[in-house]
Amino acid sequence: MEAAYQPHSTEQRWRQRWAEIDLGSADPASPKPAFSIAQPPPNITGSLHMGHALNALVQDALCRFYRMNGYEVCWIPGTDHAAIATQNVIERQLADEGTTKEELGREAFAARVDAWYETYQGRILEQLRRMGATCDWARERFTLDDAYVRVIRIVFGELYRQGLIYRGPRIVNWCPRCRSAISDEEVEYQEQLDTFYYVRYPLLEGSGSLEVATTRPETILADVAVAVAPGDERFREQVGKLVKEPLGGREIPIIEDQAVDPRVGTGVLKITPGHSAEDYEVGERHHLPIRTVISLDGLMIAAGFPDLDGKGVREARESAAEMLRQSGAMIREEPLRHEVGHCDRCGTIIEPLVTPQWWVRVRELADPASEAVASGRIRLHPSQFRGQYLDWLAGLRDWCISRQLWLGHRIPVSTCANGHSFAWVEEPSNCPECDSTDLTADPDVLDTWFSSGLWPFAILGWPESNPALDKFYPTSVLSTARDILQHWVVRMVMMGLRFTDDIPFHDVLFHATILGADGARMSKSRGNVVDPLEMVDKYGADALRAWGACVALGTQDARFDETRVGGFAYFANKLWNMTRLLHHVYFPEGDEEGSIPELPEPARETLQLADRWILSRLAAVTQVTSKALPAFDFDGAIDSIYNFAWHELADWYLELVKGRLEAGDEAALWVTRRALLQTATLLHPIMPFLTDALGEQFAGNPASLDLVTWPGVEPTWVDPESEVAMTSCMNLISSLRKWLTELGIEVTKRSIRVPFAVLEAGPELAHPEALEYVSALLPVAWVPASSADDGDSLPQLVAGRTTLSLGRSAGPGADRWKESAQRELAKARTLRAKLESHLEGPFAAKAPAAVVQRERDRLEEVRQRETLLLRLIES
RNA sequence: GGGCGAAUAGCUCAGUGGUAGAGCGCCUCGCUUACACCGAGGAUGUCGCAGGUUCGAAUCCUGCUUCGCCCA
Repeated sequence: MEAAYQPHSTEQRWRQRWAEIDLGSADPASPKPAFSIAQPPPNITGSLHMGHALNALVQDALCRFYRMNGYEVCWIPGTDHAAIATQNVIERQLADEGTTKEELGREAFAARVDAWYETYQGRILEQLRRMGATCDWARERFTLDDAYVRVIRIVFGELYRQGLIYRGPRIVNWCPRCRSAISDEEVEYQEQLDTFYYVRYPLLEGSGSLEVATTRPETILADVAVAVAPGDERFREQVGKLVKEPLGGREIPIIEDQAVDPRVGTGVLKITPGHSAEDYEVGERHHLPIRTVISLDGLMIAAGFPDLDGKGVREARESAAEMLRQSGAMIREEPLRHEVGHCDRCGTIIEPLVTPQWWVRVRELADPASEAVASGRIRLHPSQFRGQYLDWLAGLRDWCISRQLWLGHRIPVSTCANGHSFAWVEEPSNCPECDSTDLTADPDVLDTWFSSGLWPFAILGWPESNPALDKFYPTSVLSTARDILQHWVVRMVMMGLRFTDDIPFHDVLFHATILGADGARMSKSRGNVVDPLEMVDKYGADALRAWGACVALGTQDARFDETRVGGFAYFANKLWNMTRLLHHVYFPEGDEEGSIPELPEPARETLQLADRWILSRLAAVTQVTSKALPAFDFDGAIDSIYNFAWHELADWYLELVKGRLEAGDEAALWVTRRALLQTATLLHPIMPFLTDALGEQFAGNPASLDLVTWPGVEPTWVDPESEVAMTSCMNLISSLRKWLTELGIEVTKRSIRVPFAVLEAGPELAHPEALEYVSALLPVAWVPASSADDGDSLPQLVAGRTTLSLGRSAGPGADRWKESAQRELAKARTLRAKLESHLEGPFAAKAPAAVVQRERDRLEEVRQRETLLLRLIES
């Protein structure tokens, strides 16, 4: 074995090995129970970022754990074509080249896209392999695959025929730059500073007027009403009358509507259904007409108003404001900080516009989706996301699924010359109703989330009944980032319930968002992005995975902390060297090849205290890990393994047992082997590369620890008595070591031996092997008490209820011991006083008896220690 | 404006009623043939603030402050 763990070569070798034995391959015919995950398909254009890395770790650790627990595991990878994102990337490229997609033309653009996909196809999946992902690679899917496209068209057609998809003009979020509609979820609200204009709308009759506050005076020409809150006393007289909008002078009604908050602005709202989603709803309630003054290019359409017509919205706003000032309609203007919707792909300000689009009537889909989570059939983790999920579904509006992009899945609908519209799976050449060959295909493409929503069953061969679908659907777990709860998770539930009559997954995990070291979300513009592959290069994939396991679940945000990743790289090396210690017993320096042999299990009575203790601890860690991983408590699992391996197995057991190993003690050899191998096994789901490299050192293992059976808790190992005895012995050793250090004796020097006598043996030395352990770990030689007794001034140590004395021959110069004893005495007194007052108060009567007894025991112990210390100091 | 979360050692985080913890960093000592990617020891905390419940609160409740995220 190498002197240090080598992550790079090890990872490369094991990636290859796992591929050779096809570790991730799933057999639908297997009699084992199924565990399956549909991997959230990353955008094909992307490269691996921290979120992907974290998500890969979560999924892979679960897959490995369940494989080891006898499940047939199927983890299906794939990628998403990400229409709007890809189109934007390529448009930016074209812009850099000084051209546009319009200049290029549709065909050349499509070629460009194909070339792009060609380049990036599989790149991110390759990067996931570097994280150690054991997907069933043969099942990889891409959302533009023919089979996938077929599923989309089938689903679309069914919804269309069932009347759940319709086409019609409604208000949408329009991105004037993308020249496409986008869904509500793709609008990103950003705060900005604008002006709040207070404008006078004169009443038609009489001389009065209403004061309207608005941020958008340029849309006044599209006003069709002004509204006040129902029952607002201030305007009771005016409701039902008419006002003149102050730019064009059209007469519009004053209405009452619940959308108006009487406390905001002047309590009067202008209603512009053509350019505001909220106003559109008001308009529907009151059957108001729709007027449009902004085109799809984001330019004003205002015939007869040369100051406005053809101008951009921003510019028109200033012109409109100026016109209002000139006419005296402007009452005042004040700065206003508010949130404005932007396109989350290109950042352009969204224009709400009325255009004909395709819509999904969501109510019928949403209700079952709510029920699935409300009833607990689908469990969300952390559970507080349930509320968010249910609230969102309750307020869901019809879903706009058409996009005016050049890229994506076409809306599979054609219309013939006779006006017959029909949905298709294979594009037809004539109308099924009238046989007309004069067909026009719908020019729009589908929202990417429409196709992603089908992912869990589309990748399993739906709608054809097949073994994989039967075996692996519904999937077991969906692990994803929480910001696509609405975009994606909800849509999958809706579609899954509708088309497979079953939930798409049982448990949904929302992993943490990794923030930069500065505490803000990672973004290129902030420059706080960390590339996970760089971390893999620097510390190894296992170290990154182990850190990820600490933060992935159970917390909402986590800052990236490179030093903790580094800490786990050290841990990997530590484990490597722990195994190397045992390896050296069989294959000393210069004889590196060979594996640690299997040994017969020794009889229980041949085990020493330390053996029984470490096995008991191992049983405890096994239990904790076995519960923590399926409960998605990765942090609990890694924490428990780390502490056991380093601070119990390495720091104490291996140190104690070194001599016995060298001497060929079979019990020690067996226990050490078992402890090391089982630790590696428990850790395998989280640190697979390292642990497989460790497992390889032991004879009798399969090609990967992934193939071994998850260890159970051996009931005979559970031994609380040994744990108590050993803990108390370790406490004694720690006290003595600290004391020796304070006396200036080098505790790590093996060449010296300091004589010690036991004056009073407490429970710390109750076990016959305890004295041996002290002298195994410290430079101590035991001498009879008589050799220490006569020297009153010899340094003494009280540890727990044991008193030790330095032997006479230890020589002088060790008078610092009294200082140390004084400190211990002070501590003991404080603790004693605290416990006494505690026990004298109402605590003794009201607290549970066991807790009170424990406190009494502690008091007894500290009193004894105090007495011993006093005697010592006064002597 | 609504919702969710966070605030614990210098930093990053565990701990969710019973004596404040880990990793990294810092200080002292030690290159002892598993590991200096190590070992031994040490310093460092009014557990955000203010109330409340309780024999007992970092932990439960209420309010507040600051920060982050989601939604409108």
